Amino acid sequence: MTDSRSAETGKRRTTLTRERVLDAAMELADEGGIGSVTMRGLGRRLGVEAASLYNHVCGKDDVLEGLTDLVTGEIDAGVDHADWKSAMRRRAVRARGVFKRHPWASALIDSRERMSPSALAYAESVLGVLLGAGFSARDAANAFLILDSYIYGFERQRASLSLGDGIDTTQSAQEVLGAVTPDAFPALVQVAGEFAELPYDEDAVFDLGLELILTGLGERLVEIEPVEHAFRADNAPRAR
Amino acid sequence: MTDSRSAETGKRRTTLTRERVLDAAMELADEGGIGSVTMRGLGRRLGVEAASLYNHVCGKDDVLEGLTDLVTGEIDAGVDHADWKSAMRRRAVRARGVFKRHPWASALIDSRERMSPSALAYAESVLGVLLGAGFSARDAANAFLILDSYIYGFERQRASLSLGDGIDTTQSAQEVLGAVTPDAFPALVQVAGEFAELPYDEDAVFDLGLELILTGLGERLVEIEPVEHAFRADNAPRAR
DNA sequence: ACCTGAACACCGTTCAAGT
DNA sequence: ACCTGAACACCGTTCAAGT
Repeated sequence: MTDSRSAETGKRRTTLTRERVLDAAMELADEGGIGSVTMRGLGRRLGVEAASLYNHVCGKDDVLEGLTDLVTGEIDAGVDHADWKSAMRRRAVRARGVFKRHPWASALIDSRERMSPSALAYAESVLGVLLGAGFSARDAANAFLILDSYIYGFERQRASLSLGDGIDTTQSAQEVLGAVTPDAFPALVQVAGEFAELPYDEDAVFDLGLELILTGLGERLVEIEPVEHAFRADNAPRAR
Repeated sequence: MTDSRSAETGKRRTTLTRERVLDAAMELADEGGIGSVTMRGLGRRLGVEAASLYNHVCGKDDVLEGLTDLVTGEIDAGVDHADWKSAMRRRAVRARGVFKRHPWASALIDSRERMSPSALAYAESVLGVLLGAGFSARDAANAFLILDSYIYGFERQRASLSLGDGIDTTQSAQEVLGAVTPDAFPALVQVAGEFAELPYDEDAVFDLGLELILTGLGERLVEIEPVEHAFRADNAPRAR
C-alpha cells in the first residue's frame, strides 16, 4: 500500500537486482530466441530505462555470461557416484533436457570463449567421475572433450536440420524430395524416400552415437589399465 | 584509360557483382570475424554506399547464406570412391582445414537453419559413399548425423576452450591452476597439472574420437550385412 | 541499370542531471 | 544509491531522386 503503484504494471515490485535482470533475460530468450535479449528490450520488460541496467550488470556481454552460467548450472546439477558410463549418459540426457527447454542454449554455450564459473564446476564434476573410474588425467581430458563434442555437436546439427521436437520428419523428407532433381541427387532421394515413410527417431540416433563413443572409450580403458583397475573402474570410486 | 579513375581507390575497377560482394564478405570475415561483416562495412570496403549492395544481394541474410555456401563447398570438394572410412576421414580433415582457414565458419554453418544449395550437394556425396559401401538408407543417415555432430562439435569445443592453433596449452593450464582454489577443484587441478607439463595434442584427440566412431559404425555394419557385403564395405580386417 | 542521400527504426553504451 | 534523458556511434533496410 505504501509502495509505488506496482499493481498497475505488474513489474517493479522491488528494486532491480542482477538476478532479476538475468531472470528477465532468460524469459526473453525462451520466448523469442537469444536475438531478442537486448538491453533495451530487457529494460522495457523490467519497466526501466536500458541505461538503468548498467547499475546491476556490466553490459550485454555480462548478461550473456550470466545466462550461460545459469544454463550450464542446470546441466551440471546432481552428479552421483555411479559408474562412469551411466554418469556420462545421465549428463547427456540432462544436457538434452536443457536444450529442449532452452533451444538457444547450445549456440550460446558454444559461442562463449572463456570458461564461466559454473563451467569450471561442470568440468570438475565430470573429470572427477572419470578420474575416479580409473582414467588417467590425459584420458579423462580426452574422454571429456570427445563426449562433449558429440553431445553439443548433435544438438547443433539437430537444429540445423530442423529435426525433431514435434517437427514431422516424413514431411521434411518429402520437401527435400520435391526440391531436388532426382537424377542429380540419387543418394539423397533414396534416403529421403526412406524417411518419407518411416519417421526419424532422433533420440535413438543420439543414443546410438553416444553408446559407440562410450564403448570405444571403455575399451581403451581396459587396454591400458591392469585388470583389477578395469574391474573397479565401472563401479567404485578409488581413494584419492 | 577511358575508365573512371580506378587507380586512386584500388577498388571499383568494374561494376559490382554478387560474387564480388561475397568475396569482400569473405575477406572481412577472415580478417575480423563474422561480426565484422556488416552491410555498411561491406559497402565501405567496396567503395560504395551500403544501400547499393541491395542491387546485387537480397540483404544481409543472403550474404551469410552465400558465405555458408562457399565454405561448405570447400569442404565438399573432391569426393573419391575409396572405402567409406577413409572417405569420411578425408572429409573430416578437409573440414578441419576449412576451420583453420576460416575460424568463423563452423559457428556460421551451425547457425543456419535451412540447407543451402551446396549443403545438398554435400549431403549427396556423403550419402553416396555410405550407400555405396553397403549401408542401408537408415544407417547411412545415422552415420552421417553422428559423424558430423562430432566433426563440427569438436571444432566448436576447441574454439570455446581456446585450444590449439598456436595457443600454448601448457600456459592455459597454468592459468587454470592459478585461477582456481585447489581443494575445491581437485580433479581440475590434477588434469591441469598434467597438461602444464606436457602440451595437449588436439589433432591426436580429434583422430582418436573419429576412429572410435568409425570403428563403432563399422562393427554395426558387419553385424547386419551379409558377409560378402561386409568384406566389400571396408578393406580393413574385421577381427578384433 | 545502377548508385546516392536521406530517412526510419533499431542497437549498446556513456554521462550529466535529477531524486 | 539508483534512475532518467539525451546523446553518440553504430546497425539493416527502404525509397525517392539522381545519372
